[in-house]
Amino acid sequence: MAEPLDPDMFTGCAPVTAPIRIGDKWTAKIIRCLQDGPRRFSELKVPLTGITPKVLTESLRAMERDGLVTRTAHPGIPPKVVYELAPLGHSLVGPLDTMCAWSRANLPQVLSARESYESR
Amino acid sequence: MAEPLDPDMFTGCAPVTAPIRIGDKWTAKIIRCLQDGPRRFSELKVPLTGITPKVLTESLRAMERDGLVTRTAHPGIPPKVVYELAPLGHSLVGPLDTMCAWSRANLPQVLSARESYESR
DNA sequence: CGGAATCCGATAAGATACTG
DNA sequence: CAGTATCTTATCGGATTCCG
Repeated sequence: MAEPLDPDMFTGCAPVTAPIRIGDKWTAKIIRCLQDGPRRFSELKVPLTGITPKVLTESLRAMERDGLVTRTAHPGIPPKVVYELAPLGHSLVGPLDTMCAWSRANLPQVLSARESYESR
Repeated sequence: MAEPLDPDMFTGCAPVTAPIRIGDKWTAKIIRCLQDGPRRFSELKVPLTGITPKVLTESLRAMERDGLVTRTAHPGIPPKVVYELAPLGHSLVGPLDTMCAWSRANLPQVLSARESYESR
């Protein structure tokens, strides 16, 4: 049988959601939007259906803060702001692909499991 | 330059947080706790420092609902309930390792990026 | 165009106490 | 032991409006 669980098995480990903000609703998608090159604020809003400018701004700020993206503003009228993956953000693309592949492969099973759980 | 983003690039894709509940605070950790074999409720509480029974119960129920874990109750006094990874949950261990490895490798960079962002 | 400011509702999560 | 019940708080995400 298995050893008892180490009480400290997570003490040094990163709480994936809070400190690094990958588990939230938008961060992963934003990274995927940026993986082929820099994008403007308005470009990002298109596939992120339903996101409000406020939430998009908040997400981008947090990612900038964590060194995942860079923000470059070209002054002028109209303003033009470009977001780009920093190297750190780019290194997340691989892991994200892994998760996404799992999701695509197993979502049907999750949904059917949920259904049979519900009917009971 | 990159193509314009496909407005439907996420329409079929699973919102990783909501439907499958991996991005939340505890699910990933619980899976790691169970990857070496079945565990009892009390065992799980040990490394999950700070979790309340309520939250642990909720998390486990959601995971059971989605077919990630199985719950087996052995009646008697004292009661004994064992949680175990279902095959679906076990298939998540690999992807989770990928994410965790990234976290361990890059957390320092994230933290320093945050510091230099703060001092400004 | 690319946000900022403000307000609001839903949900998650924590504290605490109690039970079969 | 393995939860439940109840309450309170914190956070998230959305709507709306306004600005340079």
